[in-house]
Amino acid sequence: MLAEHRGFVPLNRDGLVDRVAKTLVDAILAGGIPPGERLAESTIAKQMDLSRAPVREALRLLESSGLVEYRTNRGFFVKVVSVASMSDLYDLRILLETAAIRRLTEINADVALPALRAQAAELHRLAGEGDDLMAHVSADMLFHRLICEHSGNQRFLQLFDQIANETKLGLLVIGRLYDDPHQMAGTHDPIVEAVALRDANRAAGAIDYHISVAKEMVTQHFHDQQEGKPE
Amino acid sequence: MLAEHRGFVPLNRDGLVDRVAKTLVDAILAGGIPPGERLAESTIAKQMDLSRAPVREALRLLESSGLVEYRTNRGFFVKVVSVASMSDLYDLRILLETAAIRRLTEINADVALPALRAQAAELHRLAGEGDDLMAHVSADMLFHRLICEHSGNQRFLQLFDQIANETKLGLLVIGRLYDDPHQMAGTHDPIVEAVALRDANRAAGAIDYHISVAKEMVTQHFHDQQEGKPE
DNA sequence: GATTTGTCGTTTGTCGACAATCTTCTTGAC
DNA sequence: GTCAAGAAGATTGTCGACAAACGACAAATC
Repeated sequence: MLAEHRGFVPLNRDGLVDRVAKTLVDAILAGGIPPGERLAESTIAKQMDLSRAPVREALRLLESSGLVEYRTNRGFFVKVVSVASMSDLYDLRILLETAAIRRLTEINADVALPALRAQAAELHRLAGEGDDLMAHVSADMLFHRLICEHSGNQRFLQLFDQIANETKLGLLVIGRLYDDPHQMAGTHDPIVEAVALRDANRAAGAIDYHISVAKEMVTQHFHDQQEGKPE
Repeated sequence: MLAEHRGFVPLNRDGLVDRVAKTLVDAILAGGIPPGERLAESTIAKQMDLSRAPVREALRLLESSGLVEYRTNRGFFVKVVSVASMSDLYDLRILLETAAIRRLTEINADVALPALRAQAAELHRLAGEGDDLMAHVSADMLFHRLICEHSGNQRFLQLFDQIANETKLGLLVIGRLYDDPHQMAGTHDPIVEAVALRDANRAAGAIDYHISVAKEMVTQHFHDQQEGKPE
């Protein structure tokens, strides 16, 4: 077998479309492309020095992850995030993640607990490290993803990944709102503790509270923003 | 190959992609294209008398609705449904629809109730009418969709629509299992009653039971099928 | 005889061009 | 000055062609 020739990781050859998609996602999440802005295929294609076909497919991908909106014969636009859409998103996350951590606690705590502990520790480590917001957000995302991953229901994880980018948008906002990164990191600990106690109800309550607080901050932020600049 | 599955009729020129997608969905749901089968772009394009571009986009759409799987440089394949994936799907549905009907009962019962009543009546009407399986399934789907639609959370509806086609696949199986269509229609009544009483817990319990029964039948069916013909 | 290597046909990946459609700007009437 | 109709420009929709990658089978090697 070729696998015996130690350490040859399959070359990441699945390519262009994914790369284009990633570039666009990064740009949107970084705020480089304002909400509502048109994403003209030919413009992007020209900038990236390729044809419209792969760009178009990348945009279709972004559409299914909710960052971009498509209108027939009119093209793609960066989706405008409203207070309502963020509120709905966080309600869905509460629904999903409380159910996920319930199942995790009941049927998979032994395997999941070390992973959760490690990731919680990583969050604290990052908090002490510095203030690379994107790193914090990615670590937080990974924590929540772990919960869905170990829920025993593949579709929970699939759904989480589907809303991951929009979630990230919320987290970026929250990150900016937290003065103390340690405080943010600390909010995960009660969840881990509840899982350690094999107390599903408590775990569900803890993550419900955790996400609800986040929801409050995010909706508040977008509410102010919408009020602030209605020109 | 595909030509044997179904004679595709040439299409009109408006909303081409959606039309192609719908044609393919119908073919897959009707069982005309077996799971695991390759969906070659050029073959489909030739049969529908158009170029590969719209076919490709249609397939990408189907991918996000879970009926089709894409592998880079290898193309699209009809997804094979396993017992596990169906079980996971129904667990997600239970989670989604119990939450949806809770919200509906609490904040939107007045508006939703007449719609639910009408759709339940329609189910009974169809049961008396004849045995057009597809019509029954569509009507049942619409009932469940109404619940998400009136939940007050747009994302609930969006998620429902996303898993609608796979759900339909399950319902088609169940439809064949129910001897008496009236029995199937009747299982919706307790849900409507609970909403009428404004009893959210009871409504949630009723739909939980309703979907759980369905889950049992579907997983049983796919289980037997997998055992029955393992070549 | 089994494993590797080379070749070929098929299918996907990307491209540039043209047609259909939407948007904007101009023009003209009131 | 306002509004409508239409022309001009820009953008998406679809197409056919070619390049790259894959899978299967034949040929070569040990």
